[in-house]
Amino acid sequence: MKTPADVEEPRWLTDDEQHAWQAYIQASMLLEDHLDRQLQRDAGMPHVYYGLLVKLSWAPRHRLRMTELAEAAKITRSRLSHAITRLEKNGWVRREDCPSDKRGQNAVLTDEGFEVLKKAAPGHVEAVRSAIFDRLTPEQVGQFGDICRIIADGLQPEGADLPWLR
Amino acid sequence: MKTPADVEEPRWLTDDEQHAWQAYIQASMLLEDHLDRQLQRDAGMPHVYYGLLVKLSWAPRHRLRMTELAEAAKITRSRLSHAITRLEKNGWVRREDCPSDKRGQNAVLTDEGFEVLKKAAPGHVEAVRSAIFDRLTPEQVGQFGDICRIIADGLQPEGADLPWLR
DNA sequence: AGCCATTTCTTGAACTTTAAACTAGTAAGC
DNA sequence: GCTTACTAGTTTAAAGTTCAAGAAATGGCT
Repeated sequence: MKTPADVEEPRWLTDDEQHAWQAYIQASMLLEDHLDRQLQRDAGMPHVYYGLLVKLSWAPRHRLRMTELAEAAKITRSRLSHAITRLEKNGWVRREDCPSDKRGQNAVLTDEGFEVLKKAAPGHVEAVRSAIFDRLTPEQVGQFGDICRIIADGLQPEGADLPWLR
Repeated sequence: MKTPADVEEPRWLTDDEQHAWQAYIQASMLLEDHLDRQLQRDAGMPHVYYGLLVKLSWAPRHRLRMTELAEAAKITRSRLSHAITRLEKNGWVRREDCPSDKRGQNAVLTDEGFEVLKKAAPGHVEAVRSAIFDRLTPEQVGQFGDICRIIADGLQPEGADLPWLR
């Protein structure tokens, strides 16, 4: 046999794939950097932290269990724990014991946090818009969403909340 | 006047834009996390550091000026400086004075660094492929590349290396 | 009830990143 | 030649992230 299974030549990326991949890396680096600076300047927090406030503002009663928030934001619970500690020091979020499960904690968006969010939102949308959506056709926006969703879904633990399907 | 210029309602994202934006955030979080873990496990370094070795391996004589490498990888010079210090401790890169400019430094990929890279590459390509390219149609790969390039180009200092055009 | 595995969240240390200040060398104007 | 401005790269300290370990509560299972 010329190429035994354990010495198989890897399936390298085609030129198109390689170019797309490099473009993605550059776009994501520049974008994270851009948004982090914008929000650090205008709202005093990095983009991920802003995202946490957004998720909380979308939740009923402006509160979410730590694990739910971590899953929604796609970050580890450890990272979230540190982040909430910091946001709590800013007075933008507070922790609250979960009544039904004594292990649980709710992260609650404070009124002050909500104000900060409302104040920062317009500038942030403008930054996102001018970096991305003002540059894409409506068709491309659709394609972009589809592609990102495929990638995101592929990386989720398939039946994370449906263990019997695994 | 009903809405003075300084109280203009921000141009919020449309539903399509909002969905695409959330999908992007999720995809990029999950992807960075996935690749960081994969490379940390298989090569002992985070994804950005691996990217630096890749750029060096592509450069003539496996070396690049610090500033060029920082620009290629879209990271700050400070970040690069720290990263190279760490990679130098691993013996995968070494610094070399630039002959023509006494301020300058070249980052040089060592033979050992090149070996580490060659050993890690197949696993990494496989990770990228299975997370992204195996899930997209060839058409989508093209769209993805185009869109990312538009975003990346939009965030570059327009004539960074053509100051007379600014 | 008692036991064991699991879940929830936090912690501390190591590591990475950022922002700003700093050193040293180059370049431009006079 | 001297001054001034700029460029290349590093350094420091603070902020953020990861990893592994740990405390506390829950949920079966017997």
